[in-house]
Amino acid sequence: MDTKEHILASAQRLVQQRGFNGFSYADVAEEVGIRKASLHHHFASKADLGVALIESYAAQFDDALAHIDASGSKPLDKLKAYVAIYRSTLESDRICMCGMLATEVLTLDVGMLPKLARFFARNTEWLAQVLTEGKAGGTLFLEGAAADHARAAVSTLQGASLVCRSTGDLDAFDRTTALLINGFSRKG
Amino acid sequence: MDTKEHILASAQRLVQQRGFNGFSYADVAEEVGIRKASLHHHFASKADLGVALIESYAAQFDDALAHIDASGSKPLDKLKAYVAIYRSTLESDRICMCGMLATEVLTLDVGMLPKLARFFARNTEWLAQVLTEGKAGGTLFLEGAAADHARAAVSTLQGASLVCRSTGDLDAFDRTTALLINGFSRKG
DNA sequence: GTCTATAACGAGATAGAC
DNA sequence: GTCTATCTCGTTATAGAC
Repeated sequence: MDTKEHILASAQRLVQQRGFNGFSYADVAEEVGIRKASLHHHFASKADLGVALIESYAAQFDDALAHIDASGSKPLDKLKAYVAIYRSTLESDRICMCGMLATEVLTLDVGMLPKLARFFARNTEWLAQVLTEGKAGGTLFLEGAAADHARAAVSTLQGASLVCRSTGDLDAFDRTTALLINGFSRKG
Repeated sequence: MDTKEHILASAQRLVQQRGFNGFSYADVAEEVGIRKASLHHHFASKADLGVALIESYAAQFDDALAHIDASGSKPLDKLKAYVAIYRSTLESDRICMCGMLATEVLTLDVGMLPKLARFFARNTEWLAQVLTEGKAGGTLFLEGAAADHARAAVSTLQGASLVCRSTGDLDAFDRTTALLINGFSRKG
């Protein structure tokens, strides 16, 4: 991992744990083991770093989704795998970086906003496809538009992460996601 | 409204829009029309202000829930009224203050944390009671524990607020909450 | 590409007069 | 209860040597 990747990884973790307004170049510099000034060589401004972070994070998410697709799993198992992404994030004391940024949207550089919106659109589209596939195959059950159910599922996962964080109750997250999965597993 | 209440109202709005790490005493002072130093007379530290903000916000929420209870509405209408609280918050370009704080939890003074967790517990308990009432009366339908459904509903509302914020799509929020309400309205 | 040094500004907080 | 003045520290960012 070269320095630029090291910076991105460190900053990403800090955003996921503390928010974009909750970390500084000093935090990153200490973790990476270089001086603050050197960070500016890689990312001239914090806004530039922010844009790069979203791009990098979205690419990681796309990879994860592509990996789920490549597994050839049944739609229900794809859904479970998607939920597992959020759960493992919570386990490492983080939340979705874009969920965090979404709350801070009014304080962010405008250059970050289109990429942020794109992240949620991409997630919803992928999940809608899984749900549509499951409905067509008769293994998942939903009334109404798959896109709406997909958006609602993303919302539930983001919100459950947030609530779980304040209560420190990972078991509550599991019970919420169990209901989510269950809702698609039986005729309703 | 005396000065202390004015400060709380201004700070609350700033937290809901920008986060606890996204506003400063200078922002509040300008809005209230006093100097930064004067703020410290009312709230010695920002952490003290934070604690007072959660207490005040929780009290407002309790009032709103009590008002819904006093309306004598049917459980389904109580659920809709609860959803409407979140919607009107979004309309004024804010999100739930405690949802915002929940994401920033790792940066907050520890004195704020118990009150924050209590807010979510209180919301979940109230909603669980509404769902239980509706189930008993045969007007709402749910499988499994009402507490789990209540927690999931709170998560969905928090998450939908967050997602709506980044996409600026209030209609998407409405479609998500429609699914939520619909899920309790029909046998499943 | 990294460093030292420093600029320029804003943050939370305090002292003491009125 | 509010003010002016100030402190101390942390923030992003830049200049220029190595």
